[in-house]
Amino acid sequence: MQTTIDNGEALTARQTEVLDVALRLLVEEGDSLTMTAVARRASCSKETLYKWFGDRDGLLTATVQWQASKVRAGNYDRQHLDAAALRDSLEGFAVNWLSVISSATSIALNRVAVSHAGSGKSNLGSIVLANGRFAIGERLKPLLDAGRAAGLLAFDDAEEAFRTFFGLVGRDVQIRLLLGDTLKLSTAAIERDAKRAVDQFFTLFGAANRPKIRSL
Amino acid sequence: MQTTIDNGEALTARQTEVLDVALRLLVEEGDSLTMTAVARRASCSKETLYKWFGDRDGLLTATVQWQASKVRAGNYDRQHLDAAALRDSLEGFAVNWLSVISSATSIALNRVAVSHAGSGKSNLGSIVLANGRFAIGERLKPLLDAGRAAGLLAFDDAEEAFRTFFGLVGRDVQIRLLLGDTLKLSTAAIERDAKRAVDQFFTLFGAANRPKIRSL
DNA sequence: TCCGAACCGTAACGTACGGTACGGCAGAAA
DNA sequence: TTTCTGCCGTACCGTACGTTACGGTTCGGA
Repeated sequence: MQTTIDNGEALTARQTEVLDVALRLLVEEGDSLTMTAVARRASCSKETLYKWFGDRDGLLTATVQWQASKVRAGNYDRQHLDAAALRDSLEGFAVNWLSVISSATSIALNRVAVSHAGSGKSNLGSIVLANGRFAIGERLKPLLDAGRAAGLLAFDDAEEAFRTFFGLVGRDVQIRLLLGDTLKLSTAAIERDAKRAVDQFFTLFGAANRPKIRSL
Repeated sequence: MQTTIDNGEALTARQTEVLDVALRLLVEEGDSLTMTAVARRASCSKETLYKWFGDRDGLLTATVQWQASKVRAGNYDRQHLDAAALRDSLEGFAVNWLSVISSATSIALNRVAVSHAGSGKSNLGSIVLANGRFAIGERLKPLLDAGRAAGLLAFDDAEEAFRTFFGLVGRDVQIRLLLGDTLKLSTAAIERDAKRAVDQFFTLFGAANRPKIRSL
């Protein structure tokens, strides 16, 4: 993308090992993790940490990007798209997204990214945004477009349709978890929520059985 | 010492003046505001700050509660509830909520609450949650119940219906803003979004005999 | 065998900031 | 006037942590 020299693939095994430690520590202690703690836990010296990642922000940035590179899921592009396939794909997206945002890792990373976005001390916020909200948007919109092309969906703007889908799936989950609400989402609950969200989405944007949806 | 500022309004004018300064500083500098900065900007001594609020967390807590006490809006309870009145009320809620979460004050407060929820060093998260997400839920659910009683809405669980409404209104706005996305919401855009969300909500939860909602 | 690079462990430095102490001042009470 | 109270301004203390420095160890290659 920009700025950083090590764009992600210039990482040795030992370095990713260190980043995994940092990730685990970030989940445990949040933004209050110290360089000393990372070094001790990873059995490496602080000097090495600074040599590899520059400074604390560099370490955090590399950690976030490392996690993002692990999460990147495959795109859903089917050749044969009927109503059932579309529904399956949407439910897959919803399940995946709910699983991600309710995971301890995502919560910890989003928290530190939010705080750094406040202090303006790094661009963790935009990194998380690019690999979270916007990444899923870019992956989902082609599916929505294909659904419209197949006569299964009706909307004017894929971006707007996606934002509504995003709201129907996520609702209040992410903000509650980020603010420390103890909200347990079982896999059963996640699948139930995903189905409900997709049902609602089809009610709003399904093409087959509806009169014209009023455009914005 | 005593724990004065807990919940009641035992705040002198001078104290609220200090809290307003802290609030402004919190918006400007985020969680990195220092006691020294607050004291200097408020023209008071640090000793006074510690005497009044105990410690840094006490000051932040009092600041968040002070802001919450200013935002508390009136409940929407009408005697005469028809479709138009229900729609107006829902749109009012939506406009109000979008205005709040897109305000610089709310963003700053949510950011610091999120970071503290991560460090577990205070209960700012639950305070913000109680005065934000849950407060609006408790104010909106009676309206939804009334709408159902009047035969205008159909749902099983008011909580679930509210959460869907919450998602339709907020969508990705809050998380994007918290992560530093530069997302400008004009009042016109807010009103447009509110109308769209309410339209969609009626599509999902309107009672069987759908009223005419395309009139505007 | 020797050399240098990479890295570990730890000590040390500098600083920022939370928290405390203290002197001075203004105003109310007496 | 004196005295007491509450507060301002500022200097000060202790600590935590980012960052640097350095000695010691391992290991690959000449």
